Formats: sequence, structure tokens, C-alpha cells
Amino acid sequence: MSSRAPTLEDVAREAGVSRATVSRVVNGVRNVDPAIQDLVRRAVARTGYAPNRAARSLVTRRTETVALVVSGAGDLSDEAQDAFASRVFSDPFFGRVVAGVTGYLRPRSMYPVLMFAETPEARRDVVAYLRQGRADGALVVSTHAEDALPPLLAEAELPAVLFARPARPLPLSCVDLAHRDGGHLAAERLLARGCRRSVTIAGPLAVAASQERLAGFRRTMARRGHPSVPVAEGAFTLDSGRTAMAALLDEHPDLDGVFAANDLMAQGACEVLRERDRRIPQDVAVVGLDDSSAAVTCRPPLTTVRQPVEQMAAAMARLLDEHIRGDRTEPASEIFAPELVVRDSA
Amino acid sequence: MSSRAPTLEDVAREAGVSRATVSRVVNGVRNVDPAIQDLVRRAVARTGYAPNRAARSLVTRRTETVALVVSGAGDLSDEAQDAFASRVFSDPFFGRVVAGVTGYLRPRSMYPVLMFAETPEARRDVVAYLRQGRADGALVVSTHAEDALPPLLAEAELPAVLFARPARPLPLSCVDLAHRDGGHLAAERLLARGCRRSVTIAGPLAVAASQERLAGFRRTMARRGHPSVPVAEGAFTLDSGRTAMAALLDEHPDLDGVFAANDLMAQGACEVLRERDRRIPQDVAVVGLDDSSAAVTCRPPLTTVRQPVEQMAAAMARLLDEHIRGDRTEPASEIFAPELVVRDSA
DNA sequence: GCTGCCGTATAGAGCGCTCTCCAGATGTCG
DNA sequence: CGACATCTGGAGAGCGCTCTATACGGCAGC
Repeated sequence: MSSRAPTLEDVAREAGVSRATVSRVVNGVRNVDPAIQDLVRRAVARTGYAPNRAARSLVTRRTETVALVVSGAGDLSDEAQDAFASRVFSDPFFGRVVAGVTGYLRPRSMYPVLMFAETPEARRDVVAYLRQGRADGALVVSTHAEDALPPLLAEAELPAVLFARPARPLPLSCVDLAHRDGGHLAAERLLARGCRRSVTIAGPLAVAASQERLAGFRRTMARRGHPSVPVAEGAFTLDSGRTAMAALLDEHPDLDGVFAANDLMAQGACEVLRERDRRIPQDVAVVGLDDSSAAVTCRPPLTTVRQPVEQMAAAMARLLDEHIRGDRTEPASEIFAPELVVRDSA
Repeated sequence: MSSRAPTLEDVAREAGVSRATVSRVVNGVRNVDPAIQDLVRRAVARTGYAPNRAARSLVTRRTETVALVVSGAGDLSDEAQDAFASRVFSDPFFGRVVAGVTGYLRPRSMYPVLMFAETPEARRDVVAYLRQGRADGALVVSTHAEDALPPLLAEAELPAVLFARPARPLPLSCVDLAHRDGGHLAAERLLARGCRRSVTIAGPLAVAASQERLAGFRRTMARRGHPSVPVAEGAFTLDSGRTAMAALLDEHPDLDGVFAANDLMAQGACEVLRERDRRIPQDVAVVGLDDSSAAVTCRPPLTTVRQPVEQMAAAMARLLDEHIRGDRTEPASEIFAPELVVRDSA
């Protein structure tokens, strides 16, 4: 940063043309004589010109930046909030979200701004951030149902796309998994393996996705002659999976199949099953859901229901992009189909 | 977004004062009559005014945004690069970095823009991003030694702070761990437990940190009568820890202590040890390094050398902030002390 | 040779904000 | 009571860019 950074004006002088011509060359080039284009490009290279984005944003009212918000319903202390960030990222799920989002954004020279919204104050900050035009829109991943952020965004009429349908209908686009079908696939797999005493570790029942996965699983089980399936509620964490599995084993020592509503809980379940000398899958078959890195890491590798998180996240980014550019005015929802991935655990 | 967003001008009219006065009230307030301040504040509330950041940035030449760059030496394909993002985030280490960084930034209404720089092109994009003034500086976390990004940033004289000292000296600030001391602490712990045939799983030896941890471990072992310690090289991943442990066990079936250069590899080592019916810590003591979530998740919970990643990341953000504001002109390096955390594995 | 067109470059008006400079008001002291 | 320091608010000049309206040059048609 020795002297002043070169401006359009400088390049124009260097090339012997007007500022507007340089601007046209640098951007989408409408009608510029090829010879002059070349002249300008050389001048840009010579001066090392980099367009000032603030100036551009001021007139275009675009920043080419989107917020990636990880949001919860909670009202945590500052301390708990810092822990929140690392907890969030310890779940392989978010890595996949980030991968999917950046996969779409990067080719467009857009980058996500990472924000956490675990307190009312933080949620206000997110809205303020967008209203100040520091980002063009928000991609919201909620860790809880009843997340207070989406309604705020809808009310402020800010462009936003949600991962997972909100508890209450909202005029915002979203992507989601066909959770019922996921539960169905898991049930089919356990039944196909001949499991007769299956149990399930559900996700937090306050979350719609958990409810749906459970409902899908139960319905298929019921239709196939197993009207009641023991359920333990978990929290989508490894530890909660362990606890739930232990409880289920205590009550139903003869269980022979487990569907855990995500891979992390399935992994916890596997650990407990092994500690209690159940062979997987010979004695107990285990099916997870997600197909995250945990599924591969797990011993044995998990048979699981794949949630195409990367594609879903990319679709989220695309939807937002369309809203921002005005190519899409009505909210849309894209629902993705789950898919069974067979490994060793079932 | 119904009509136009209110501007300073609108608020000024509403309050019956000049634009400059409103600006003064909204910002750091030089000398404004309290009564007028109140008047203005009310007008701001009434109009729902939110300052346009692009306009402000244009004149202040600040965006109050920093880039958080995860960078590698590689030159990956697009596909591999997408996988890179999720791999990066599956390591609990990065969650802690994010937590530390946001812990410092958020109270200052600053947010990190997430960028990956795994290809030469991506590295150019990062530099371009900063040169366009879309962010005021960069926080760089390299996954490899010989990362090509820091030299680029130094050359362009862009504000940047690194996590870990670069392979070659560079005029950039950085934070780092006293890695040798970490190796030393691990050695002391194993010796104190009476281990006489310790081995170590090193990190990738291309990384300076791995070298240092190994050197510290070896030196202490040598000084205490164990001049040669078997070493296997890992890659800081769970799987590489498993592989290394298996190899070491094959060659030294009577080993009684293991120092793994990070927790993830220690966890892999524990898994293999248990599969081969070694009790931890009775038969083999295991010490990790990091004190990440993996240390707690591991069975048994890991005795480990704590790396204060959150504080280090926060310090990184603070250093960058100081550079940006011009409060600090010379590069500085802050080295943090590791600390032994005793749990069950040693 | 004049008019009318088309295609390309230029001039110039902002975008919304900050900040310097200046005017005016008020207070202080010889 | 006048000269001067002190404080507050206002006017206005940009920051660097985009984009509309306009000028210009060349060419076809009559």
C-alpha cells in the first residue's frame, strides 16, 4: 500500500480513453472496439488496477457477498456462545454445508460471511448486517426448530434461504430432505436383513426433521407387522447416542436392529453395542442417517441413509442467488430424496 | 425493500438538522448537544435508518471485515477442493479456530469471510479480494508447510496474520505454540507413569510443528535415558493414527507408552490398541496433543497436551486488528505455552 | 450533398457517506 | 466593552464507481 491504489481514472489516463470505457471493458463489455479493449487491458495490467468494490457496491447496491448464518433458538451466555461455534463445527454436517455453499459461490467470486445467531442480540446483528447492505442475503442453517431468525428476516423482507422447512410456514425459500422417505429406507433395510426386534434412536423431537424421520420409520414398520417400535430420544450428538442405546439395551436386551436418526448417534450406539459384546451386524444391525464422515470413521463402517447435504447446500446458494438477482420472486422449496448406502453395519 | 432505504439525508430532514450532525451522532460523536443527540436518535428510530456500509467504506477505506483463509500448499482439482472444505471442517481444530476468531471479532461487529486457498488460482482470488478492499486483512491457517499464500500476501503488503510460523521467515505477524515444550510435557508424563518402551506417532514431518513436537519429545526422552524412540509418521488424521499404531505394534509388541502428535491420531491409536487387547492405560499409556473434542470423545478420555487454540485464534484476530488500525506496524509473533491435561489414558 | 442511422466513446450526474473547513454563538478576560 | 478563545452545527467537497444521455464519425439512401 505504498501510495494510493490506482483508480479507473488512472487506467483511463494511461490508456488514453475515458473512465467509462475502462469500466465497460473491466465489466461485462457492451460494445467496445477490440483494439481499444486490448489497449485498456494492457493499461490495467501495467497499473495493477483492482476495482474498488465499495465504490461499485455504492452504485450497484450489491456486495456479491452472502451471510452464512448458523442459528439456534437459544439465548446463550457469551461463554456458551463461543462454545457453540466449536460445537457446531465439530459436527461433520456443517463441513458439508460449507463445502456445498462454497462450491456454488466460489466460481462466482462470492464468499460466505460466517455468522452465529444464538442470542436475540446476535439475531438483531444479523438483520442489521443485511440491512446495512454488508451482504446481499442470508443462508440460514438452524440447529433448533422454533428458530427466531427466519421470521425476522421474512419480516424485514431480506433475501434468505433456509436449510430445512421452518416450524411455521414463512415466505422464504428452503431446501429440505424427504425425511419420511429416509425413515422408510432405514426400516426397509432392517426388515430385509430379517430384524424382528428393531428399536430407534430419534433426534430431538422438537425438530421437525426428527419427527418426520421417526414417523417414516414407524409407518413402514407398522405396515410390515411391527406396530410398536421402542424409541429413545437423542440430541444428534455422539454422547446422546450412547446414552440412548444404553437405555434401549437395558429395556430390550434382545433387540436386533437399530435405526439412529443420524450417523453421530449411530456411532455412539455402535460403541455401546460393542462394549456390551453385541456383534455388528450379526447380533444387531445398525442403520444411521446422513452418510457423513462419521459413517466411514465408525467401526464397523455404517450402513446409512444418505442426505445429499452438499447438493442441498449448493441449491440453497443457488436459490439465494436467484432471489438476489431478481430472477426469482416467489419463495420456492426444493426437497431432496434420501438414498440407502450399504456398508457393514446392516 | 418496498421503497428506497432511508439515508442520512432523510434522517437529517426528519430531525431538522444537517447530514453532518446525524453522521456525528450515529458514529463516534464528537461534540453534539445532548438534546440534539436525542432528537437525532429518535429520528433514526422513526425512519428505521441503517447506515449504508458501502458508502462509508468508500470514504473510510475500511470494511470492518476480515478474511479467514484456510490454505494449503496443494494444487487440487475442483473436486478435491470441494472435499477439502469438508475435510477441513471435520477436524475439530478448525471449529476451535472459528470460535476463537469470532469471539474476538463479534463484539466489534466484525465477521470473518470464509475462503479456501488450495489452488494457485484460489490464492490469487484471495489476494484480489483483499486488494479490492472487500476485506481489510487476512487470517491465514495453513494446513501444509510451504504454503504459497503468505509470501503472496507479504509481497502485496496486505495485512495478514498467520497461525503457525511460516517455513521461511516472512514480515508477517503470527501466533504459534511452543511445540517443543509440548513434546517435552508428553515425555515427562509417560516417564512419570513408568513407561520404559515408549513410541511416538509424529505428524507429517514436512510441517515444522510436527518436527518440533517430535524434537521436544525425543530430547526429553534422551535426557532421561531413552536415546532412541521408535517413530511412525502420521498425517494428523484418525486413520493415519490407526495405521501408524498398527505398524508400531507389529515392530514393538511390548511397547508401553505412546505419544501421538495430535488427539485425532491418539484416538486412532487407542482404537487399534483396544482391538489388539491392550488395556489403556494399564498396558499402554497414551498421550495426545491438542485437547480437542476428540480427547473427550475418545475411549478412554485422553490425557493430552493442551494447545490453547481459541486463545491463539483470538490473538490472531487481535493482532490483525491492530495492524489494520495502524496501532501496530511491525510484525509480531506470540508464542503460547502448552499445558498437560490429565484424563484417563495416561 | 444533405439527411438519417447505427455503433461507439465521452461527459457528467449521482450513489450515501465522512470529514474538513467555516460561520455563528457563547463565554472569558483584560 | 471589545478582542479572543471555545464550542457546535452546517455547507460542501470528494471517495471511485456505474450508467444514462449525448456527441461524434462513418455510411447508406435519396
